[in-house]
Amino acid sequence: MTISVYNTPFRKKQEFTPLTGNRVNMYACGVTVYDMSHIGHARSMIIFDVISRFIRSKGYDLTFVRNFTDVDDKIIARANELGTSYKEISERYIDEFQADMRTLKVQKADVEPKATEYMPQIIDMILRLEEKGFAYRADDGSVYYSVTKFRGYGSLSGRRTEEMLAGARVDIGELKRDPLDFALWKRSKEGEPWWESPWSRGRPGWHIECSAMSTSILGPTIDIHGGGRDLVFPHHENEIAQSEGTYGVPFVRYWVHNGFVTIDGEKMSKSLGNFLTIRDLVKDVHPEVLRLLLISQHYRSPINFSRDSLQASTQAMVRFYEVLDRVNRCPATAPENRLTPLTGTFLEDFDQALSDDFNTPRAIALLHDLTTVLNRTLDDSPAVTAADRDGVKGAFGKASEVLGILEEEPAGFLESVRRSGMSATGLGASEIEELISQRAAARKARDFGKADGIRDLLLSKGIQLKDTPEGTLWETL
RNA sequence: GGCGGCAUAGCCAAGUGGUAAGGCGACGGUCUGCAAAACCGUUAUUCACCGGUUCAAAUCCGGUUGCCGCCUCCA
Repeated sequence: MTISVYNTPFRKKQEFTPLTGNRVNMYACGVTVYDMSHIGHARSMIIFDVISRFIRSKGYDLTFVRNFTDVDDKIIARANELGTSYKEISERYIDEFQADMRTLKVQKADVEPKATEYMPQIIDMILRLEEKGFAYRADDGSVYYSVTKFRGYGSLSGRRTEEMLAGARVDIGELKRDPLDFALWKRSKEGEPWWESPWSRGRPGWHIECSAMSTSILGPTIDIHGGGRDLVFPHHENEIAQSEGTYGVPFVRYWVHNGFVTIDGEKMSKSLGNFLTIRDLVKDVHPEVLRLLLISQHYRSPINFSRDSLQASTQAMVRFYEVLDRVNRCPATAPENRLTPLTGTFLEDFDQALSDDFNTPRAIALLHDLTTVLNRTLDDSPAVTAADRDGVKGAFGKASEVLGILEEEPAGFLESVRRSGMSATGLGASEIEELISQRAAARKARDFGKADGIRDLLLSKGIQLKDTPEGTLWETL
């Protein structure tokens, strides 16, 4: 099944074919490291994580690059605020970011370049742009990109240069010729970090680093370039102008942009101050629940974060793990395979769903369908074959390989969900288990008053019992 | 103001020409000593509104209304 991808500049899905045989080059814009990452970053990282996992699972030879912007105005501002160096700030928040990604099971990219490690390449690219007449020097030693020199500027975002020029604001004190021109090289002020260059002691503008890192690692034309919707203009538009201006070949074949996480319907961002950090969230929420939540809506749509959506995702994860656990606990005494035909169908449908522009919501719906049909079969007769068990493992294993959920031992996951609610119950696991076995004994003796008394006692402490053919389970409410 | 996107049941949400996935919730049933869980069934003759194209439209085109994003740092 070939993959179709929604390509931003064309505003429609297109069949995906790599530029070179089986090789796929992908670049995703990473984060500017000046603060803790929030759930909006998590969404973007998880989406490109799933995309890269899926592309690999289809057998492509993928090289995935995700950068760090480790020098920029905000980092410098933060450093000054805290009386430290930009380097300390960026290194610290890169470490924090990496820790968050490990928690969220976001795989490391093949190359994770930092802007400051690519100064020669950045400077070289600006020199070439100068030679070709796309860049000009300002009086202060900064260098700007002349947007009107690049035909096709605005094609990604669907804007016309003339219209933008007409409506543009002009900042006082800027040394640009046109308001749309953007800095390739900025002369550093007193006390700011700088690098030696042909123009001035300064630092690169934000956009040039991605062009330089992308082309020097992956070549002048790459297959997939992605990032948040907010990067379409001007960031990605400027990257195109820079890279195509330098090399004269198409920069990116498929542009992929993800929608925002909103809170109460408003975009979450650092500047609005309405953001939830990943670190805070995973204190109470299992990382897989967070992953499921963030991929349960299509990547291009905005997703609203709420207590309700968190609750729904938790329930869904518990449902998946319970059926897995159920299959594990079933005796392997069935005379014939009943689950393997179901899991076989699932695998085909799952691939089809994700091949259609990475439709994770549909893939998750398929997991629900599979869960239902597995439960139904086991309700009918609670026995499996060894092949059934492997089939179920294979099906959920595929989901775990691609979506990065369901990677834990079912019993362990259910245990950790229980534990997250257990402090409120005032009981320990062993006490609960003891009460459950007392109840079982009472039921066996048909002393239902006592049995129900125990059940009510546990319920009053927030513990719900579930009697299954394979035994009694419990969960915290 | 310019550009772009979205509007599907009580809620969340798939679905880009062929007659409305999935989840949560609610209600009825099976199971159960009774419950819970699990399972079965019901819950949108209809996809913001108005026109148009078509044998056929939630899906395409035009218009209206509402919401959101970008245009300044932003995943």
